[in-house]
Amino acid sequence: MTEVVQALPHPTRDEIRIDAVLHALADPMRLHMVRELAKLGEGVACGTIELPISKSTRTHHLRILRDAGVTWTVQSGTSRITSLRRDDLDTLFPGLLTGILAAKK
Amino acid sequence: MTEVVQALPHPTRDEIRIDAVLHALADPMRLHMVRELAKLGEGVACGTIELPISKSTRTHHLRILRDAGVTWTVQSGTSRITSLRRDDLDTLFPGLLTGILAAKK
DNA sequence: GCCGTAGTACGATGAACTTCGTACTATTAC
DNA sequence: GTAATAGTACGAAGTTCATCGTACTACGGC
Repeated sequence: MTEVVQALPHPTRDEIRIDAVLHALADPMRLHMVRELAKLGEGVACGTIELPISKSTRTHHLRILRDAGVTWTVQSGTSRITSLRRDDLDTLFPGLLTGILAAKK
Repeated sequence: MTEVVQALPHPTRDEIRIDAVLHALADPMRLHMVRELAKLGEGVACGTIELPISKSTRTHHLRILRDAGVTWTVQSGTSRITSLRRDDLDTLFPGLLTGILAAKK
């Protein structure tokens, strides 16, 4: 089967806290990941985004983004597909994501 | 004279970087300060905002907020009056501040 | 002048975080 | 089954950061 999609632990919408979200976004690498996810639109395999860091560091950052409620990740085969939780973030903190993505660079 | 208002070093609008802003907002104490500044509207003496931290730590946080371009501080007598740089932030990152202030707690 | 007030500067300390390498698991392809 | 791929888990190293106390500066009032 190729369609197996397993769930990973995520905070529910009302468990998302602004502190954690801001902390997650405050790292340059993670901010870049979020920008790329926003640009690419739909879900993306973890390794797709180019970054000057090792595999394990990437895993670390993706975990922090997921734990904070910024991203949603599902397992599909050997890959993990990650996407932005746009709806949740826009509902909880309307404008926040837009503002961040509007930044020059 | 009571009207003396001295300038302190601040980044100009186009020197404000999203990385620094997010880093500044990522600390709970600083986030609380920003929330209070937004609630109180206009400029506020540094000591006005109640916080469970020492004087020197407060100075430290205010410096980070100022250096990041989140707040504007002027000296007036023995006090420093701090205010949010709403216009600049709204121009550079439209929605960001609104989103943060909309957060539950 | 003298004292109180508001806040800074500096150095230290301990916690948190980013980063890495290595070892490991799980799935797909041959 | 074997090998390759995608990613995790864990421990270590180095850095950054929040916090504090103390010492200091500057202004205002008496």
